[in-house]
Amino acid sequence: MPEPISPKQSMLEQFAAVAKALASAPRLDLLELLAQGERGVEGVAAAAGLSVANASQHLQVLRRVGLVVSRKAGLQVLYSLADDDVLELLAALRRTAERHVAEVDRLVRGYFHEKDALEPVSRQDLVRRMRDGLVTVLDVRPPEEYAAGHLPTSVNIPLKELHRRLDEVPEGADVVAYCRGPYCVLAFEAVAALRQMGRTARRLEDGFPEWRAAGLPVEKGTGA
Amino acid sequence: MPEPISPKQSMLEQFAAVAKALASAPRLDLLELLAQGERGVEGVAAAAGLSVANASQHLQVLRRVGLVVSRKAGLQVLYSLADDDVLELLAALRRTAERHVAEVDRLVRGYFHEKDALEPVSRQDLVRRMRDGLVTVLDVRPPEEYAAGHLPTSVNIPLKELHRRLDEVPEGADVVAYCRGPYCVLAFEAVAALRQMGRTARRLEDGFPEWRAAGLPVEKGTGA
DNA sequence: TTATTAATCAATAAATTAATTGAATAATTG
DNA sequence: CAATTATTCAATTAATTTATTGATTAATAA
Repeated sequence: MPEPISPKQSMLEQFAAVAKALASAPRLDLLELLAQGERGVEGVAAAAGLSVANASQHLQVLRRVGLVVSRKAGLQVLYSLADDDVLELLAALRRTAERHVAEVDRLVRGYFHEKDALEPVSRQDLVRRMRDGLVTVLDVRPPEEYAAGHLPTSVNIPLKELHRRLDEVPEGADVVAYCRGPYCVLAFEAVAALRQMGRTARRLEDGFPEWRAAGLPVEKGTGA
Repeated sequence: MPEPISPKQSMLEQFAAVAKALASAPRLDLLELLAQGERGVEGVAAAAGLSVANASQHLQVLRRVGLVVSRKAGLQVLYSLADDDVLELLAALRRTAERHVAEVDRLVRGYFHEKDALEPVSRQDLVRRMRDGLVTVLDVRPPEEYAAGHLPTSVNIPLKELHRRLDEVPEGADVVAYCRGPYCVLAFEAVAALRQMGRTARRLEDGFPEWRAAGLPVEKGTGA
């Protein structure tokens, strides 16, 4: 990198640095995880399938450009998203990719769409149906993420346990499942699985972080 | 890059690829130039200070991820932004950098702000003042970019010629200068220069591409 | 057909980035 | 104070990215 000269070049270098931090699949994965709530290095490393040292270095890259922040809590270093701007940036990135990259379109059509032929439920729709008590809200994320924050009245059954714990979903209930974000596979799989088991289920458009960022009510804890 | 396995990983790879295309100062520069309008390789190369071969390769990187499109016109290959999504993504990137990267803040305060102590004029403000005929709109971009599209009633005096052509700016006029975008240096410099010469001048918030994308009226030609 | 022009391609060297390993540090607990 | 735990640091290797150079292709004009 040659010494930046003009202020214009310096600015562009800074913008490029932010983009560079986003330019890695594992780091995007970490960002999605942190969007669920504050979490330690070991936690995200395990969830993302990275070694701890590797995750630590990726997190530092993200911190250096201000996309995430960290604080010490005893032995742990807890990382979290810097703020909701970052969610918007990620959403813009997804939107652009979705509209312009043929491969994304192929994946959406081929895999995601096939798993969920019906339209997802919008946030406003779900708010209405929750108010009228007409819906069972299902959070299919791992318990740590549920504990860090979830939709009010939601029940946490991680995807892996869905078959085993089907009895916790009232028969005949109208299920809306959600997870980490718009392309989080968990909710797709959950809806597919529930339908196969004869239940009525749909998917929430995008996930918990977007719900929270929209200023809708959120509950914490009840995860232990 | 290891073979992507899960659909989730594949999606993340695609998003990362888009971010990677943005992760280069020269490419961001090219995008800002193309945001002014369609342009050939040689044109953008010269404007960005790159060799033609280098610019060509960068443009192909951008095209591969769908951020720009190209068409042949005789001998030339004309590139342009894929669409206004891309402007939004760039804006989100700038916004995040502005809020989270200390160095950007430093540059904005130190260089850009110092050059323009007063608030910029908002688009809506300018629309109003144009309608009332109370303002001289000054486009300080190079003539090629002006020719490809500009604000109605605007006068094109490239920054470099501003001193020489000061007589074209009516004395006592209320000047609003604009250029390529929110951090385009040209308008900052123009406002500073005009004030030094005793004129009344302010800067339009962001630039021509944002004006056009907001659906406001645009003129073409008159550049030859 | 032969030049000419605009753009791309191919090959290279330098620089950066990514993941792994093992060592080092820092905060707590026994 | 020693041991434990969570994280970071440092060094390495492999892979990718960048800009440069010169050759090549494609479209037009002489």
